[in-house]
Amino acid sequence: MSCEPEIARAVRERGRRLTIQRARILSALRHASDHQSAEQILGRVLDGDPHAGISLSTVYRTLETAADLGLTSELRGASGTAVYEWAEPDAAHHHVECAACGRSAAVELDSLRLAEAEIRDRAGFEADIRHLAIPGLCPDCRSAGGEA
Amino acid sequence: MSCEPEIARAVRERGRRLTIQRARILSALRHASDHQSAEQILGRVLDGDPHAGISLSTVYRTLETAADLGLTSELRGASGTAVYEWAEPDAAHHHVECAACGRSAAVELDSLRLAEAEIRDRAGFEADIRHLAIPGLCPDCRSAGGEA
DNA sequence: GATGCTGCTGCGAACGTTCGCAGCAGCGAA
DNA sequence: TTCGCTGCTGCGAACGTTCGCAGCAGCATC
Repeated sequence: MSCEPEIARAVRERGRRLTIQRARILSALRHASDHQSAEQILGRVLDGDPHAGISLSTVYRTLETAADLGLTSELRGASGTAVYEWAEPDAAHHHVECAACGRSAAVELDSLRLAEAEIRDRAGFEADIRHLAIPGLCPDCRSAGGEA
Repeated sequence: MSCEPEIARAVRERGRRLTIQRARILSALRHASDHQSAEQILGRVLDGDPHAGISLSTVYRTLETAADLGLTSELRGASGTAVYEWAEPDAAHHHVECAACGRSAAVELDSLRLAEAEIRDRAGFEADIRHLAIPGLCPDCRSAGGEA
């Protein structure tokens, strides 16, 4: 389980080097069930091997590289702290984040395909709306707020 | 021009206090033609009065308060640096930001109304898509990238 | 006007993230 | 297997932003 051939292949295929640090960081994120912050990911790696000697900079750089390769995706919500997740290519991939309690949910939004077309027509930009953190209110906070 | 009655009214109407700092910061943003970062806004205020003695913390706090009041809006693009603009209630208010050169454009996106409904149906969240910074490629960078 | 409550401010420290640098190590070539 | 190129890493500093605190000042009341 230390090598993760899929990860190795994906990294090397595009001319990037597979270092132990990358392998560990990506493997940790891959086996996480949820979004993880950079610090949480580092924690998981060091949990597995306290002597790994991996720095937070490397976690950030690895996650950026992996996002380039399409292996992971980054989400910056209202909290300010970025969180990362393993990119399942076929999963629903927009996120609504509750402004009150911070909880988030993944949704698939077909209407954003229309938005991409609208943007191309009106501004000429080629938009990339694969991952988006949308602020809102979750059902619980909505009813709590409505009653108050 | 030092008082800006509209600003004064908007601030006081909601039980907030009108301080010289707030008046100056909001007035500076209001008369700016473009998005401004917190530092740029502070610069404008200090340009007008180098002895104003306003701190960056106050700029950030004022902009947060003003966003609550609906006077301004905050945009966090890919650059990581937040920019602020005076909120014209009837203006187009989504932003596409070029991932390559950083340029941005405002677009009105009707399809995002649909997205709000979709989110309500599928996740139960009450989304707030009034301002959104969408990553993409501007026409120039798109053709430059296409040729390369 | 003077007074009091409390919301706002400036300061400085802390947060999460990015950057620059010198040295290390992955990977292809010999 | 060894060698060399250069991409990657750890470190520490710096960035933009937020927070905690003690004191100041806006506004309502008298």
